[in-house]
Amino acid sequence: MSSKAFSSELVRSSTDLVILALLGERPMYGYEVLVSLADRGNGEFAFKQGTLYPLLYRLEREGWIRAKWEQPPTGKRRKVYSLTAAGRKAHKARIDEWRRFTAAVDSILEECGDG
Amino acid sequence: MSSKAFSSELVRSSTDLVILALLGERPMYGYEVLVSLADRGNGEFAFKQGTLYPLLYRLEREGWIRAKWEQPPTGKRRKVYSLTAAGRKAHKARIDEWRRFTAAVDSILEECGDG
DNA sequence: CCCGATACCTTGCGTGGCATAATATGCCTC
DNA sequence: GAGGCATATTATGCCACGCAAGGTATCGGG
Repeated sequence: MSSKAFSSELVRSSTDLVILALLGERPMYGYEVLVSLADRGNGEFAFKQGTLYPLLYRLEREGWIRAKWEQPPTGKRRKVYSLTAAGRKAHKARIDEWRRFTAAVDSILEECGDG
Repeated sequence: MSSKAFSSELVRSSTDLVILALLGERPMYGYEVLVSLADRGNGEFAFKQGTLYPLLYRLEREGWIRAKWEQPPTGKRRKVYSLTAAGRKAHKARIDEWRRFTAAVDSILEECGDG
């Protein structure tokens, strides 16, 4: 039913943005991010675990998100990530860049008659 | 004057698309592509030579573009690239994917309150 | 008590942007 | 005709990152 998965080049271009957007909405743990993404947009964005976890480490290393272990009353313990102040700044910057970029590509497409 | 260059992740996500669009408009030689891109969209798209040429070889290897040596009445000889039939098909497919992808990202941004 | 869902982590490969640089030729100026 | 600048193509190698694949461990339900 759902269409083919996006090429990894496309995915790669917005992983940061998507994760920052999700965590900007509310803190989440890794697995929650996976499920949450699989639920949105026909699951076209479902990250693989091998994509998500290294990505979270990188964002943490950059100081944009912070992890906190959490032991729910029932179930396994989880590593909950939330945006730092720097992360919120980066988030805004990434959104700006995304808008400028898509606008630029679209404008080229139009100039080439592909609008 | 012009804003900061796009991150290489963003650039990479649409190099094929942009080149196919340009050559879909009209055949061009390598250097012409460089200059042409530098002119559009505030030069936000200006490829480096080290990006463009390997890219052209790859597109040619995939059978999407075809090169033809051309000797202008004055000046150096040039390698002029044009779209093949397969290239035109790939072009359309890339545009479709691009639209689906940006729509998906935008929809996630909106759901997260970044609309 | 086993099995599937939950939850986290690691390794290794392939791709591709880009820095860098080598090379070659035509044009302009003096 | 020599030097310098713009034009134009080609080659090499680094590094980041998606993702396939595999590993560990715990919980709840049948």
